[in-house]
Amino acid sequence: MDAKTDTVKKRRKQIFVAAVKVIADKGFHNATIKEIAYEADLGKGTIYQYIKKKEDLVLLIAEEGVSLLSEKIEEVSASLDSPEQKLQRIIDIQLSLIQKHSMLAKTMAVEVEHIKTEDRARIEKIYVENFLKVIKDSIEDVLPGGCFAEEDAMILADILIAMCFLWSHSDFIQRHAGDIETYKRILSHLFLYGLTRKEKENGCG
Amino acid sequence: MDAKTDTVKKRRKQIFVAAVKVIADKGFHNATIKEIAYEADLGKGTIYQYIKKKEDLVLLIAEEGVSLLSEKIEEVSASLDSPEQKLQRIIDIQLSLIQKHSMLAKTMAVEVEHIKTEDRARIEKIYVENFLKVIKDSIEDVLPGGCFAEEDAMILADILIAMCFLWSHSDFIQRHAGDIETYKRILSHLFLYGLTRKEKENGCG
Amino acid sequence: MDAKTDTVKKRRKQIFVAAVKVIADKGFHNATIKEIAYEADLGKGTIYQYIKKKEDLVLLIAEEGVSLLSEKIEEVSASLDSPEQKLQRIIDIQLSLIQKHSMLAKTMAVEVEHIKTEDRARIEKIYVENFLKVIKDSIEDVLPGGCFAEEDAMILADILIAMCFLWSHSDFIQRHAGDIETYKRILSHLFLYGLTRKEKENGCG
Amino acid sequence: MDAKTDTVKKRRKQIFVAAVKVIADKGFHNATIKEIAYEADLGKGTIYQYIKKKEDLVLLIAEEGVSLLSEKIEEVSASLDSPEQKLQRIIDIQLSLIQKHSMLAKTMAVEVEHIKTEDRARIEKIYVENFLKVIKDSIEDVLPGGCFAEEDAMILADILIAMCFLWSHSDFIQRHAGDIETYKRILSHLFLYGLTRKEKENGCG
DNA sequence: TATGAATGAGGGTTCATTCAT
DNA sequence: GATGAATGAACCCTCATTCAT
Repeated sequence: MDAKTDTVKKRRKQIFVAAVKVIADKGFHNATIKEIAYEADLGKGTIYQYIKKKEDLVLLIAEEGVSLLSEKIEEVSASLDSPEQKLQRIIDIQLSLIQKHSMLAKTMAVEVEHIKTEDRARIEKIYVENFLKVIKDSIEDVLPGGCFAEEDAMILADILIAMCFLWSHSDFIQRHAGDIETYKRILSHLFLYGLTRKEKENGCG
Repeated sequence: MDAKTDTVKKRRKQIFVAAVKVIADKGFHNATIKEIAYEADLGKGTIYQYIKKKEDLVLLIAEEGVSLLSEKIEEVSASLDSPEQKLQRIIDIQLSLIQKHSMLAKTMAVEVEHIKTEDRARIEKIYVENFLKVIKDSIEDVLPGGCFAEEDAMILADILIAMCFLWSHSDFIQRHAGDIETYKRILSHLFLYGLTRKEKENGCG
Repeated sequence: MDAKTDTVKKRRKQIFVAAVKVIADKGFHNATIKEIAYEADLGKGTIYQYIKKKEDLVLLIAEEGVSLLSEKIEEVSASLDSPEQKLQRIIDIQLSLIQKHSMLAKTMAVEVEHIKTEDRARIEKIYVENFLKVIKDSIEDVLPGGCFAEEDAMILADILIAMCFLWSHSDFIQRHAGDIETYKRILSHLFLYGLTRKEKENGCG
Repeated sequence: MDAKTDTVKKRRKQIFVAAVKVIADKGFHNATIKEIAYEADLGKGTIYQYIKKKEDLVLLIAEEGVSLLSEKIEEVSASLDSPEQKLQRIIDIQLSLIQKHSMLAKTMAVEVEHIKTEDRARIEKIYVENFLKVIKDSIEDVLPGGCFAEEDAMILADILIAMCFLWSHSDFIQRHAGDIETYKRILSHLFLYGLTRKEKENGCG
């Protein structure tokens, strides 16, 4: 609230932005504190006033990333759209955010795996409550009458999120799809109708 | 063919197995040659008679992994099953292999991203020709009359493969699904019918 | 100029002195960074803040050595002494400097050969312009009317310098001569009068 | 004498030749046993049946080198030439041998310095008795009536030898002199008449 | 005798982290 | 609070040497 806290916030932001940039480019292990400090326009020592260990950067990034991604999702879930429209919009928004913060997304997708179990708990809590659960709920709304049981919704949410993040770190996907709009379209169709929906038939095989 | 080549093959296998184990556990960068050597029951120096640089381990792993995964896939594509059955079997086989070689799969899923551009070409070639293309073809067979164009098949194959690998390195998925059979079922349904297929309706929205 | 530069200079000097000492003792390849660091009373890592590669130590030494040796030589060449007196003084001064900085001289004499071609150019330039050329000029002044052509002066300068350095790294010479004054006398006579100058021809100066 | 000894001799020669070649090219420390073995067309292990440690190669080389250089020198000293002619021929022969066995000479000139004190004794004995002393004697014969005392002969012999070897490892000398004949001429003149001998005093021989 | 696979000591180098200024 | 010089643990990799065949 006071001036000191503002500085702290500012510095954390500086470090966060720099870390995302450098880590996205080189990967966590090849990114050096020196370079992150340089990128943040700060001294190496200053970094260590805001984190305790290099690893903490991943936490910082994950936290920030999750909150960034959660941000708009809740709006969608609160809207009055049909379940299918909601799902579509979730895919849209998520991919747009991933596109916009591509380096952050890439860093998260790749490095979050390496967070130590102790530290994961906090991140996971935020992730599940503010993000995964919202998407799960939207998926749940769309399932009735389809081939999936209600308890499949969570896994389907996991899969949906994984597919979205895939865009950020797979060169292959990007090369094969060409642009993100194509990828959006494919994800939506795949999720809503599967590969085999045909005009004249239906049913779950 | 002769005895010498046999030793070479044996050693490479030893190193491969040890590397997969250690790298799956700690990640490439935290895995040390010392530990891999210990795991392989070899001296540190011996490792370097079979690879030139630590990085080569990823190549070794990727190559072996791709060939392992390709192994049974072609059988499927050559079978006389219906397209839908083929796709289902591909998912089955892939996930079973990934389950069986879970550490290899995890290593590949995570570390292949870091292979240097120069070395990627070779791996990619094998991957695309022996694996991706086969799956793409199977997907193509299932698309006609559905919502997807033929040229979407490649991306869909990418996505399918990524979702199979997801099983090996996502704790989340494993926890949420409980067992791999559940995951198999969900993946098959999702790809074949999407979330919304209902008894009485159809069409691509 | 400012405090920072002073530290850098101080550290480089520390490292230079330690490197000369250790390398003179063990030779470049048997000298370890660890020992040089210890001798310099610095941490191993600190060394690498002032050099990029171990090899750079030779450059550091060569540069410093050449400038040290050049120091007094130009004074001589500017003096009003007779050509013969100049040459004598050059030998005097050079041998005295080599004696004084015997470890530096030994290191230079032995290790300069191993400098990579790329880096040699810079050293050679300084060496030739500030040192070799001055001695060559002095030799040139003494040649007219003698057996040598003017264009031999450069080679003779090379030889003279090499013979001075010989003192620093040849145990044999040191044992056979006993003291440096004897060596000075012999070198001077040899260069000025050769082995066969007899009383009746000209006297021995 | 018997077949076994012949093999031993042959192998030692093979190793010697290969070692000289590789070491002259890369220096002792950068030369590897592997490469020397390859160059000798032998297995790495075989090398170790003829030497105990890598360092022994320098001994082998030094021994061989000294005996090679001594070879023709004694003939000269036994001849009936005038002292001046003898000295001239010594320079001629030495430089010719150094030219012919340039790699050996270079290796000796550079690496002999690093031989451990314990091992030096044997080499030095051969060197002094078969080589240095012969040259010293020839020099002694030429001194009477000149500026040098008899006891300077040894140092002068050291210097003469050093000057000859200079040719083999100084790029500078080779570049400045152009060819070895020039260098021969300069050495002879320098040694016999010094830099200042003038026409009117005695002529240049 | 000849071999080269196996080995591990040891060296150069990097970089996270500390701490005096 | 901000800094970056100093540090040394730790890693990759080389290579002399051994030894079973």
